[in-house]
Amino acid sequence: MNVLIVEDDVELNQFIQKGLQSEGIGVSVAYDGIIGRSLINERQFDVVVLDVNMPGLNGYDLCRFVKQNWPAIPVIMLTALGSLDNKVLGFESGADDYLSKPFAFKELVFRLKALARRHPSRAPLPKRLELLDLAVDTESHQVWRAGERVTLTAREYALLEYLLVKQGKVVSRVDLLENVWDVHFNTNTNVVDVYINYLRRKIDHVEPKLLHTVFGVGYMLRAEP
Amino acid sequence: MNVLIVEDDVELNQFIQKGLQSEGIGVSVAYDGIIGRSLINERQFDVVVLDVNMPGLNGYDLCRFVKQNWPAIPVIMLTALGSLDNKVLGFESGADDYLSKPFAFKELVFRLKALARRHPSRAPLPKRLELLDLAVDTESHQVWRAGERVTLTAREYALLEYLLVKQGKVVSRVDLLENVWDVHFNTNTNVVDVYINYLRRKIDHVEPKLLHTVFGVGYMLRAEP
DNA sequence: GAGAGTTATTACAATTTGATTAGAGTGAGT
DNA sequence: ACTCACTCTAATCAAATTGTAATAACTCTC
Repeated sequence: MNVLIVEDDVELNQFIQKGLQSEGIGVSVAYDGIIGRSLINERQFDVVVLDVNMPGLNGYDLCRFVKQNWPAIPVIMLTALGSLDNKVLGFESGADDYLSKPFAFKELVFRLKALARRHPSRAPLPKRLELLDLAVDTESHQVWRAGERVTLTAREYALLEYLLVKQGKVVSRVDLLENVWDVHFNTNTNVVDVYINYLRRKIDHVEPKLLHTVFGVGYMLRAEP
Repeated sequence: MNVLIVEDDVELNQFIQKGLQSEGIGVSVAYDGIIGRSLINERQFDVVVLDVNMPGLNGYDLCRFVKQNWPAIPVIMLTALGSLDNKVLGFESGADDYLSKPFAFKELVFRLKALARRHPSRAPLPKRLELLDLAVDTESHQVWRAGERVTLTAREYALLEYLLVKQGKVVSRVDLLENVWDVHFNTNTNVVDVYINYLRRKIDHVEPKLLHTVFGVGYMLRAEP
């Protein structure tokens, strides 16, 4: 899941960001409405979280913008506690849900997941991904190969999960950079190659090999050699 | 006590929310039936308060849903004044109690407390929590490791208990901050790390280690290394 | 099979994250 | 008022992760 947080309170923004990341949720942040709007224009988010009071472009206006241009993307508004007028305004501007500060972090996570489920922009990940004797638990982020538990770093796991979702298909480096690294412009980096190498060491050191190179194109996870 | 309010009238919802909070009752709110349902799915409430007329999923249907899936959770329905048909429908859909708008706030609190008393929903902690040679008596707050009695401070104990209840699962720092410390928006603290360190000294200085760090995510109590 | 273009591997620097420690502040009990 | 245990902050140290860059190995085309 991919979430955008637009919130000018730096502390709160970081808190939400850290919390969601350790929940395994992809997070992009903006500290004002204008930057928020351009991010919404550029990328595909599953949910957008907006603070009401922001310099530049406030939450209501940004919410209206989202609803006009991407009506399918659900919006959660954050507002100061008990400002009733805000609440009404929020619903009028088309928000899908609401959270008064201060809120329990769990509350936010639940509502994010609920909204993402209600607007399934992409099929939800199955609990378990498998390929021969390679197995991945997408909730706990645990991985097994040939019966052995393997510990992966966050990046390694994200790479593996992405390849596994697209198993049997060739995935290009650019595709991986965009979707696993969130790099959206052209750099001449070889991170992908390096991490494929890391992954091979950890999960592909036994037969049969699952992670194949497709020369000149990219990589592919597949059972047959 | 933990109560869920599902009510689309923003003003009324807010009024109930504030009122219950000042009674020291934990409140979660939803402004439509669909969000309400997903909150019920994911959290444990002691009582659910439902409005009858709502967009998306109305009170009766949501009530039926609750009674089918969590028959132990009591439900109070809120309905427009004196509509007898509604009353009948409400009881048919399994509601435990009833309130016609407008109602006295005291009345709601009284009924909530009565229902919560009648249905002590939350499963009480077991008397004894264990993991290999680590044992905790949740009544006396006594702790043993490898046969030796260990004395913990209040905070250390709370942390250990929480981790033990969630044994085998990774628990994030934000989760611990919220549920063990009751701290909600503080990014710049490392109390959790410090107390994990205290705990390790006291209960994890022998093999096998039980308290594991999951890099970038949090901590976990688990028997296997 | 030579050469150009790709990919694999490795070492290392930068960054991020976690562990550890000392000590300031607080409050209960004496 | 004094002590003591407890809680938390802040600083420092240690470890893990993430990229970059350089070089080696490989693949394809001619």
